[in-house]
Amino acid sequence: MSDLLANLNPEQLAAVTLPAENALILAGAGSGKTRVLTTRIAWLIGTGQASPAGILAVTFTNKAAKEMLTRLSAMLPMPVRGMWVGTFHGLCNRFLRAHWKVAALPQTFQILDTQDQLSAVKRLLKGLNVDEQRAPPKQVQWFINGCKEQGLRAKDCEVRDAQSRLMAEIYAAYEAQCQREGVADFAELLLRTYEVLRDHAEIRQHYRARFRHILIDEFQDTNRLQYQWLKLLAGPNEAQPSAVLAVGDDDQSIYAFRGANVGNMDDYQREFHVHHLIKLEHNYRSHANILQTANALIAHNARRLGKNLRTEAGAGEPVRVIEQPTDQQEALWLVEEIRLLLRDGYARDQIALLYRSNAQSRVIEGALFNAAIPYRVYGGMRFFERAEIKHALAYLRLLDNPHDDTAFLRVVNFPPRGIGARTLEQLQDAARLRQVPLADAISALGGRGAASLQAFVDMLGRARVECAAMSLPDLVRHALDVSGLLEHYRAERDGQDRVENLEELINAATAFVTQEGFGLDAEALREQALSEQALQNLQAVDPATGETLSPLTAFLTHAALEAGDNQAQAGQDAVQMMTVHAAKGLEFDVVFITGLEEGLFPHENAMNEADGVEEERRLMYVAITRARKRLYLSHAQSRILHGQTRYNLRSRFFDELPEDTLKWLSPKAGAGGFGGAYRPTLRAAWNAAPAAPAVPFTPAVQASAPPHGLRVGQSVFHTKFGEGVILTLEGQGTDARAQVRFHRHGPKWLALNIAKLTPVN
DNA sequence: TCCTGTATGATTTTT
DNA sequence: TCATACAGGA
Repeated sequence: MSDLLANLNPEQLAAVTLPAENALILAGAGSGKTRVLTTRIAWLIGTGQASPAGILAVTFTNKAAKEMLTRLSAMLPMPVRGMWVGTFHGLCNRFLRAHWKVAALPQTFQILDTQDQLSAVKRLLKGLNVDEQRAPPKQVQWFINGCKEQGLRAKDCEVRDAQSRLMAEIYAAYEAQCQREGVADFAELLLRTYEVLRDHAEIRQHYRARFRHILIDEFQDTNRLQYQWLKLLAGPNEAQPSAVLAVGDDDQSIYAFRGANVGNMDDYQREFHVHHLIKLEHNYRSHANILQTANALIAHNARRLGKNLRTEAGAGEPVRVIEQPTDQQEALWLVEEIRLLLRDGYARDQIALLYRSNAQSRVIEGALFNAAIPYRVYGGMRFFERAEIKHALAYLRLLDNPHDDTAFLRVVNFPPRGIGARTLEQLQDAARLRQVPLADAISALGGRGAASLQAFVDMLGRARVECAAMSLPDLVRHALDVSGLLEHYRAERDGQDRVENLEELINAATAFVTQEGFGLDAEALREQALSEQALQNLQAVDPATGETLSPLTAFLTHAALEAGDNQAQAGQDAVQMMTVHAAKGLEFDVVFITGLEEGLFPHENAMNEADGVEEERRLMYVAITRARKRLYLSHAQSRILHGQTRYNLRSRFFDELPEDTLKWLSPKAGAGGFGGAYRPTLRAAWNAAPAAPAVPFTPAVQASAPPHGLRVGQSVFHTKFGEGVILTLEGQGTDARAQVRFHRHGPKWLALNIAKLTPVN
């Protein structure tokens, strides 16, 4: 036990050994948060204060959950596999598989991922005869998920006008459709679990009595529903509440756009009567200059819980800042700088190129490619999201559940078997009329179409029988054969990759069976299932009957819940490229933050949102704190975006950084963000200044001047709108436009060949 | 059924 | 600019 606690700093030690009461740990970037979380669990178990079964630990990503389990298994003498450590969705899935009856779901319910959900919505809208103009599918999906994340069912939706009434009606129809088909989307997993806990006191009591300790990671990212769920489970106002340990960092809250509610941290402190607030401010990652830069930036945010990172590492190198004329030249400069770093002995995978939006990666990729520097871009297609894999999974889903209409429609004519759109429309009409699954509506149809459809369903039926006794990998292979999928891709000219991916799917099935312990014989499974222990060991065992989930259902669940790696090229020794969001939680020796321009970072869309700029600033804070030894910040005067050249002002964030930690590799230009007044003299001075060759590769600092003689940041006068400041200039010749923020009328776009703008001094 | 042209829209993303 | 989605013709 003393081993466990050795090498913890005083704050970490305090957090680990807190009494069994609600606590909030404000864990700064690089402060050893995961270590605290896992050590706390090990300490609770090691001191006999809790049993492994009595602990619930929740994370957001599978990666974090796995990491926690790995560390725990190194710390604890007992197996950790069965512990309730997982993602919100994973744990809710486990819960629903065990309580499927009260949850009113089939035990083999399938999980719809985002794509599946969208196609389900599209199908629904067609069926309801709702014009896609009036209710764009994406918007409907967004609305439904938004409601669910607030804990709202269709009947709870506020109806204000025709549009909101329509949305609520669609939502209601969607609920019915999912229920009929036996499928649940991601948000449904949480909402359904929440409702079961809310409406069934005996179940709630059971889990409350069981989970005396609840630990939550990344608390700042929780949404309303997740918070409500926690409240039900922990019962802060009950006689014997569970002890909750929430770990989070309000400064790293960057997911408000998908429903995360930082306010949960305040609510939590109040509603859970939190006495213990511990700040982990000791950073073990970055040099002092980098931390100071981060601290200074984030200090510009209001309404923080308050926290300042410190380190015992030395000041280290200054933060390097550079301005380049164009995005192209920014990329070339990156390449040169990376060459030098590599020559100095930095490992390729210790160099990260961060950007605000994915579109920015193209130029950089091009430059790296030309320079023959290996790179890896994060955030592409994930394994289980590939079209061929989704097709294969659809066949597997139909074997498991013939009523899964989403899967049915996906593959009924893929590979092509002569079932046209016309036939499918008739089938859907017939099914809708009778309120039955598509497969059951075929008999109502006549003609050639019906025969082809029947052949398809018969094929599935035969396969279902043949597969009954097969092992999971055999079953997958068999499905790929009978469906004709494999053959189809083999015949295709460019199908080689897809064939390989399908082979990989069989491998994944093999690995799944081995890892998950589904290879155990049925009798052993059944015996285990009867004990409470089994409920933990197997993801899905009915506690009443001991009935276990089939390996196929478990595999499909696994595929939906863990979509696999989203790293395109798995080449290890490569420069790492990713969005700032994707970089959260990672760290690198060298970090480049690129494209630091007004409109890009902070992003223009964020400026119109409430607290948008603050979230952008937190994003920048996250980016800065990824760096261990060396940090570069770069921006370009002009950039091609959506095919048009835009002249962007340097990001306002530069003006919020301390001068003494920065080193300008190019002469610092005057004028900063929009907050302060524009200072034309400084800018003029910079334009005249000679380029200082701070690094071997320094392109000329002169941007190609926009032809109309106007500059971003310039004050102008318009006869109708009065005075304003130019925010953006783009386009050329007659297409040239300017975005101007007028003092009295706000920002407006103006065509420069029409609008008369007079420079003001 | 497949192919080709055009329209459209383009932060950030995990489950 | 550029990718993707969908409509319409062969």
